[in-house]
Amino acid sequence: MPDAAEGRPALAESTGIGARVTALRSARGLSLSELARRAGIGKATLSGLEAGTRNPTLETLYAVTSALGLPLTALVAAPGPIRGSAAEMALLRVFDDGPVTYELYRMHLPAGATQTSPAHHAGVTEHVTVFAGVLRSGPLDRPLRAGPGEHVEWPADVPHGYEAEGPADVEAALLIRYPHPPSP
Amino acid sequence: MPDAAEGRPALAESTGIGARVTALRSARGLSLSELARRAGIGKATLSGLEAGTRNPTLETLYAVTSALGLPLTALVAAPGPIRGSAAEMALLRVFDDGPVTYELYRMHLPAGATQTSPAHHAGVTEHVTVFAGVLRSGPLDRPLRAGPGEHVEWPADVPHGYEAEGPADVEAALLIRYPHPPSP
DNA sequence: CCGCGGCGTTCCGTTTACGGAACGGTGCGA
DNA sequence: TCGCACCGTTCCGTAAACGGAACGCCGCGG
Repeated sequence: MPDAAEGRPALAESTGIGARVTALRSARGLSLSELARRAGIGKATLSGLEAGTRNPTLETLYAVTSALGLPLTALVAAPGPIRGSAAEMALLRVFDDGPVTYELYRMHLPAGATQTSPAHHAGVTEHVTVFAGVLRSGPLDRPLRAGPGEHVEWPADVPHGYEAEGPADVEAALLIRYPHPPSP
Repeated sequence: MPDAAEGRPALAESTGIGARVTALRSARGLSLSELARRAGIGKATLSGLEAGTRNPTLETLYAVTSALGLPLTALVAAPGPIRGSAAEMALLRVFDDGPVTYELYRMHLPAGATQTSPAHHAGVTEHVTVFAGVLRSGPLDRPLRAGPGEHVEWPADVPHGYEAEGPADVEAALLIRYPHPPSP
């Protein structure tokens, strides 16, 4: 195995989690030693975490956020926009409702832009509510159209696409529904 | 308010992250082996992660979410409400804007309820915008009053409190501003 | 019938994140 | 000036998370 084990990339650094811990800690006027004490972890652990030279475990992250009085979400970066070639989608929430998983996105599509997406797994459906602009979307061979306030849906187990018709950008909410495969 | 040094031993299993990974994976029709392959991690690692018998590192979690095409936030539970003795506050977002950290909460205070909070560090201020009800809040010895649509703020480096005046519950947005101490 | 490929789990040696104890640096009161 | 308390970093032995290679199981095709 190629041992580039010199200056380790340090994932915690690239995600900004280390810097965020430092910010949240100093915002409360806590020293590193004091936070480590309250969190019940070693100073070495917290030092390495903030510096980004370690790869912390979930347990460590929980200990830190608990000591700060915050949920774990406070440490992970806000859901960044996912840039397609044309569309910009930001994941708002994930719901795990028993046998079905939903993912709710906010979609922004510049006027005239077209975005295609490969087929998902069988049974997956997409549901769009348009807030602004006119959206043409659905299976590539049989697209649907929706204006402001309207709602469309289609099976997403075939290649599909999104297109902003007309002169205005499209703002919409996209809900992807993933039914779980039969349990047996 | 986020203060108590109450460190709760939160284990990897109680967070439901394992179950969430299983849900998101099966939602996409992926086998455990397949996801492990795409994520570039061992099957043993993913198996233990989903079963909750391991304490995954940040790197592992990141590899899994990336392979699922999701941000890391998709794995951590939605910010849960923080129950004070009376108030219920849910952290909506954390902003790290250079030398200042902001925490944005949604606050719900039942009619007649009173909630106090110990002093924060010097320089910290709280800003409240009331949506419904009448809120009496601020330093305990010199409280302020705000009705629907109004906004109040006060230095939070002294003990302060919140009280829902009148017959209606209070719904409000609370922004806590933590200026970072001057760099050494 | 047997073989083959894929599944999820378990075993095991290696890697590494962990906390405690050191370290040097700094501010402050005696 | 000296202690002394605390800071954040580094060292180091131990615990455990890691990936690879087994394992047993099942469905399917020859």
